[in-house]
Amino acid sequence: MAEEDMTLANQLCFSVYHASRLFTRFYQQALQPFELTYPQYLILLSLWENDRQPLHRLGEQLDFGSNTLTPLLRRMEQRGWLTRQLPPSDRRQLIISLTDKGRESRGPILSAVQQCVRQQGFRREQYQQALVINQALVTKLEKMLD
Amino acid sequence: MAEEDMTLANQLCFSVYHASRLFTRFYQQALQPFELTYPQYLILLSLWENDRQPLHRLGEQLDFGSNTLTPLLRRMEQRGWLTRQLPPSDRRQLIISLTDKGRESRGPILSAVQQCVRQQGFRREQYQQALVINQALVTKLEKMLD
DNA sequence: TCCAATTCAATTGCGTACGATTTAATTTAC
DNA sequence: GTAAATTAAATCGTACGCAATTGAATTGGA
Repeated sequence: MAEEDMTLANQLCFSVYHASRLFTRFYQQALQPFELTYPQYLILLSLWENDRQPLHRLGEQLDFGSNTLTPLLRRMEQRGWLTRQLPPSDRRQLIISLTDKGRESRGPILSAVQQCVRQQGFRREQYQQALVINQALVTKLEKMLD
Repeated sequence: MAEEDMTLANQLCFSVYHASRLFTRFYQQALQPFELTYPQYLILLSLWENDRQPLHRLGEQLDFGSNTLTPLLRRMEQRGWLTRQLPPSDRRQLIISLTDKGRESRGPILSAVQQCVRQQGFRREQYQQALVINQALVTKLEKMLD
């Protein structure tokens, strides 16, 4: 890219960064009634797929380190979404499990999010295309950083 | 989307969020020699296009509020990238101007960033396609949020 | 002219992100 | 069997993001 083209508007990094922040705000609207933040919602998504994960596996899923997860999970435990337990078998690992509240909220939370997305008329096609492109971007960037 | 498909991997929001964080880390590598963070680099990109902008216009460009910009710009002033001045004509506006260091660093910083991107073999086509898709996503999300 | 509405930047408080380091538990190599 | 290496979570410090509020400066209408 020529130096003249290095404008804010031409930067892929900025459009992705901007889209990400707008997405977070949009989801925050849907999640507000549940007193959940967006990263907290991502934790729940992962736990709804696989309950009882050790902290480091949650970290692999979401690409978070313990420095981000430890306080995040502590807040979620305080609000009753999950529990944190050291299993006697390996007391280095912290097992994260959903509480009843965490499990039972799946339906209502997913409904709220889906309704919010659908209401705004997201085309399936645009969604899928953007998903594929950005997944490829993630793969590429992961390779670039290792 | 059916409820079974509400997996982390299927979420556009997560792939965009993940890509954004990976981009930030990648750029951070290129910017480290200049002691610049990624958001600080975005400020410079905007000022290189238009010097002497009031704070709120920078905010429009980057979609930041004064709560984010005030401390961000203060740090950049402390490190000698820019100056903050209240013009006598309207003492509500804070005019942000590049210092000599800020202006003169444009070449070296852009070179470092471009080399970093090019070195990793980013294809022009993939870049452009992802740019267009994500710009459309930004437009859509902005409409959804207003 | 004068005061109510508006426009701005700054402040406050909270929750991420993340590099770097520390501390504790377990595994391994000898 | 034990010291070294490894694995894992927690801690520390810094820098965003952003909702909500505050406070100062300006504008505009009666």
